[in-house]
Amino acid sequence: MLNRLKALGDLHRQNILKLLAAQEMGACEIIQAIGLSQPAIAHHLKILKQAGLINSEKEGKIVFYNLNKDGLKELLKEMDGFLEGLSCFSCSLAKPSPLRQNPNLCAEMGFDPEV
Amino acid sequence: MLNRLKALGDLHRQNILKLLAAQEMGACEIIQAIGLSQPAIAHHLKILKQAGLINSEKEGKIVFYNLNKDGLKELLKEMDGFLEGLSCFSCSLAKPSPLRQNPNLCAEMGFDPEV
DNA sequence: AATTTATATATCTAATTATTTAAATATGTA
DNA sequence: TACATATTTAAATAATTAGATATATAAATT
Repeated sequence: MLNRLKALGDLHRQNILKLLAAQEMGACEIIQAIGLSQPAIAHHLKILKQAGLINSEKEGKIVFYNLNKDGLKELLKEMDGFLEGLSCFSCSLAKPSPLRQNPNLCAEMGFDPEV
Repeated sequence: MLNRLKALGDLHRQNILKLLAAQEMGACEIIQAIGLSQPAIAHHLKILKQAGLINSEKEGKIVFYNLNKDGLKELLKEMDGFLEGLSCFSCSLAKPSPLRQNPNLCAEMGFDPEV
């Protein structure tokens, strides 16, 4: 999930995904639309591809890119799972910290911010 | 959404969220559990707080942290909205690129990889 | 008041990540 | 075969981000 989150966590890459949602595009079209250099786009496309968020298909000298809908759906599922997996995520209140009862607990356990 | 994604896109921060899901914790407890320096933890907590993924509450000299469940749910909603918002995300096939018909389109539009 | 404890900020260094320029590969065309 | 086009890879630089050390603030304790 980490790779997918990181792949999504960039504005250029989000914009690329939006472009590809409307239609598949050759790399040169993406370059023109985004306005970054060709190698920069290639880099972002590589990250999106490795994250499984887009697919590519070579036809002749042109490489066409399109959304990997399964990958996107899976990311959403993973996110949902992660958030649900935060036990108690849907239940009432998380337990209070033992520090509430004993405010000196950290010091007693040897926690020393000076060192 | 970008800030929240970036906040989630770090393993230490994911682990902090997992800790806080089980119970609220004072900062010193988090430091002991994660094993990074105190300022490093303070940094990550700040990022999570700014992203709206955790809350903090000061009691005496101790700052207690806990999950911001609303923020987490909202992130999931935003993600879902973004993915749905990729038009055609749920429909059959994205349009083919015009390059399919005219492979020289990029060159004609003035795209020159040399410059 | 002085000291200890818990946390935050400031500053600097190191590590990642993004971007560019330049060169390489691969495909199609004259 | 030579050349132009589309894309990738490599190498270098710039920008962001993570982390550590040192310092500052704030609250409790003595």
